[in-house]
Amino acid sequence: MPGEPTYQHIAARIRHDITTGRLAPGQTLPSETMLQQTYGVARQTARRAVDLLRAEGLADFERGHGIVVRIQPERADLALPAGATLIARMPTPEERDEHNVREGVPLFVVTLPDETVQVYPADRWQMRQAG
Amino acid sequence: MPGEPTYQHIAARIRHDITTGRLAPGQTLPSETMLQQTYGVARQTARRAVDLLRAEGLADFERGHGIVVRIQPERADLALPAGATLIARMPTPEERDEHNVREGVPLFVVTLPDETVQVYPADRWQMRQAG
DNA sequence: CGAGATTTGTGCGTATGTATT
DNA sequence: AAATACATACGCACAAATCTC
Repeated sequence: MPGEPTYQHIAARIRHDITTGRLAPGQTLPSETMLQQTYGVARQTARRAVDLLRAEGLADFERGHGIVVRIQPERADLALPAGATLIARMPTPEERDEHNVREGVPLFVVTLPDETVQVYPADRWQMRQAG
Repeated sequence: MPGEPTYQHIAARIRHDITTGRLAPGQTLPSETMLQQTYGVARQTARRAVDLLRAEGLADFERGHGIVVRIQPERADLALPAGATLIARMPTPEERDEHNVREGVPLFVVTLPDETVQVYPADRWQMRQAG
């Protein structure tokens, strides 16, 4: 088949259902087995589709349970100290474990003037500029 | 085998070589075939290891060529306007295409008081607080 | 310029282990 | 205890892009 790969096509359809609200946060998606049957693909292909959504922070695999639409937490305000710099990047597996963040969630990394580094999961914090 | 999965182990070794500078940005890594032979694993397993690094923004597959250590661009300073909020999240495939960002690169999303939204790839921008 | 080798991209099948229900 | 569902890992085949000669 020319054109878009199968797993991207499947991912796009599920993503659409999530972003339009047809699939609500916390809701269980069709299992890998169901996706296989629905789209007539191998399990690996169905899985790759959901893997894309996971890397975007939209869904999660829950072992023994199924695939669920991720519940997005509230973001608390974060103040950037004078002279500090802030970047965003993806965590290593160790950092994901340490800060309890799921796949597809970036980190805010704040570096203070004295080289001190602070890390904040980007799904629970936001920057707000007083004005 | 109990303990760490094989692909995570392989990824950790390569990641170490990258972060310590033994593998320099722009340098070509061993091909999938070489990784298979080196670690005695299936191609899929070697590939998953590199997939982890790609999701962290450290490496890239280049079709027909090989696997390369990603060159990290310089980050330009970004000023957050008064009353604006900034979040970081992963892009959709469409956004990756539109803003020309690779796998594993988050987006800065700035929302102004009038609801206007601006997007900045997080590998090319950073926030700096005057002081 | 072309032909072949190399290397990644996609897709399928199978087996076994582990966690949850 | 049994069924369900995801996690890891092996194998194979062919397509598409790149590189080398």
